Amino acid sequence: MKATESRYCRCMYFSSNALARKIEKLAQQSWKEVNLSPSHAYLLMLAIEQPGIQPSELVNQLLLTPSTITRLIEKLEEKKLVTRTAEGKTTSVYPTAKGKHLQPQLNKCLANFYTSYSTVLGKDDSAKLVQSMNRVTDKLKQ
Amino acid sequence: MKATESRYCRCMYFSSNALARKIEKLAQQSWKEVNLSPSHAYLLMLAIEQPGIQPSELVNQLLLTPSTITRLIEKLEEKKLVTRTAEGKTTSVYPTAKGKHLQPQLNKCLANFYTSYSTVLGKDDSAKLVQSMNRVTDKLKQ
DNA sequence: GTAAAACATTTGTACATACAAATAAAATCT
DNA sequence: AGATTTTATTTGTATGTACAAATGTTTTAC
Repeated sequence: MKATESRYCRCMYFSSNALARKIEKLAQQSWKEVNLSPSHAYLLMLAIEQPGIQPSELVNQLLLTPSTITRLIEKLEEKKLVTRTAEGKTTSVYPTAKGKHLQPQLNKCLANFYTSYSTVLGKDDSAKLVQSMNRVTDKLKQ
Repeated sequence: MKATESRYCRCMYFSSNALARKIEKLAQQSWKEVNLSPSHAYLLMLAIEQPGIQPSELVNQLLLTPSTITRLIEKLEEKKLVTRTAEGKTTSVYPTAKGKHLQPQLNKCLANFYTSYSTVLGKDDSAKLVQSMNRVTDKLKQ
């Protein structure tokens, strides 16, 4: 069945989740090449762009909770793509050489992902939807 | 940080997930009164509206996978809100008396949820966003 | 009418994320 | 300077969802 035909198609819970699940799947396919989930890939890209970035800043950038960020870093550490150094109460996340090497592939995956949805949805329309969603996210409390 | 300021704010993976997480949270609060997650509540409402509804139809209506639907039903069964009867390869889901009793409260939760986001976002704007998201969901393959 | 294919559902397992509590360090107050 | 509060991060545990394989049933094909 299509989302527009569901009994609950007028509910934002239904529509935002259904969309997110589909996009998640599409994104997972796009980043399969580097064998990372989209979140892990994004975190790694941030660590490459800003070596030494702190978990709190990753929380800010990715809008995920601190515990989730810790878990993401852990996994990237297991894969030897980043290292973590703690000094006092702050932690710094650095990409390893292996992690840095992945940069071109990561960019390619990102580009593929953009293409995969914007060819279906139209560049303009998808950009607008993204903006609307962000605005709404910002308007909602907490 | 705001979604509109994130490094990845132009990416639909980021924006659809960030929105879905916020809406999920809001919805969880709205359905707290009946001690159910939004998905469980929606499934129960469908079972009340269409007693004997089959898992495959729930899959259609909620756009979730069969395994997820099974898990949702299991939990509602544990809580004695629905019962399941299997005949041949089809299964039918019925609300129990206890489940049916919840109907007014479920409707109230749903109304509260609508109010909670449409007062912040505006009735029109939120309706439009919901429609856009559904259309996009439908356009994406699979 | 039996073998193969299609279908509906469930089960084992895994992933993404979060909450609440725990830990540990830094900042603030008095 | 010691006590208290705040901040940063991690850990234990839980929830929502999915994939792939398993199970059992119906349909189709020959």
